[in-house]
Amino acid sequence: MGRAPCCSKVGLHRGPWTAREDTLLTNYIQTHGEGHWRSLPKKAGLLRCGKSCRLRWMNYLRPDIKRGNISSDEEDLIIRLHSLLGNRWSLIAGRLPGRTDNEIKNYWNTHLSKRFKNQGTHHEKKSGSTREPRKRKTKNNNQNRSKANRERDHQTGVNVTKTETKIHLPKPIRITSLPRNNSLEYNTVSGSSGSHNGVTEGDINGVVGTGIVDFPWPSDLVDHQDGRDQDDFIVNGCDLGCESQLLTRENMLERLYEEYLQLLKKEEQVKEEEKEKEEEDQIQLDSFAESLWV
DNA sequence: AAAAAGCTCAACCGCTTTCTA
DNA sequence: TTAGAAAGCGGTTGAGCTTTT
Repeated sequence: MGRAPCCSKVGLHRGPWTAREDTLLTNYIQTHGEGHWRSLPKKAGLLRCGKSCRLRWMNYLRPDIKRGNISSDEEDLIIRLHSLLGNRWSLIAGRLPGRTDNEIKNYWNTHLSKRFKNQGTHHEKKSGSTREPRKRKTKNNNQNRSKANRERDHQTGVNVTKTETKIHLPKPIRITSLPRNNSLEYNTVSGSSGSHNGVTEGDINGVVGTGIVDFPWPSDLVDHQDGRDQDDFIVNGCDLGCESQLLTRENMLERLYEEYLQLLKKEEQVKEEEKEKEEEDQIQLDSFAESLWV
């Protein structure tokens, strides 16, 4: 399969985005919506590849992005989700309203991976950024990117408030195939595709999905023949009766909190069961040893 | 005060998955 | 059925900023 030529195309801008580019992209998306990334730059008058535009929008320009410090609750959720999902950043991000996969990935790599590495727990990453700290490079670029971004934020009105909390509808997770060109219909943020590493979307929603509390995903809802759900429904998004659209901020918060509590409860249950089994095994072992002794 | 080391995060790269003709 | 295109994802890079020496 041929690889799509992307930013390697001659004549396309790369590197930090300018305020003008941000404005062009934001304006275009506000008018025409997300999607069609390939053709978007041309239509929007940008000398960028579609991939770059998509990334910029998803990770920085989206109005619903919550920037700033990760709260302890969020951190806790990230840790738990990571222990369940591994480095499935987009799925983890899907459970953290307003957070991007890139942000969570960065946060994990800079804060949490080290912590768990030191603790030697199973949270340690399977691969990837366990690399050695890089040698500092000499500064040969006069651009002050962070400053530029901050200035741009001010100009373009991007939400950079550290403490402001926004309530978002959970991101839809596509269980089955849907036409890509319908992406605008589904309020897709970073989206997600298929299942990887043996973890299905159903598993995930079984853990923390909106309104679905059983874990794992009830087997009678899953068509195991092709690994897809019976009715090709959208979890968290439109289907489920589009009820999410009717949710108030308070309901959303309540739901998220409930899901989180249920996740904790489930984990505790599992731990307890394991403990009980261990004790049982120990008793059997003891009695066996005793019988040998006699 | 200056240099070095460490941290952060936006952006890019390359691969996989999904869709379509 | 298949090849190419499009989209999405996770890993990695690197420049600016902050902290330490």
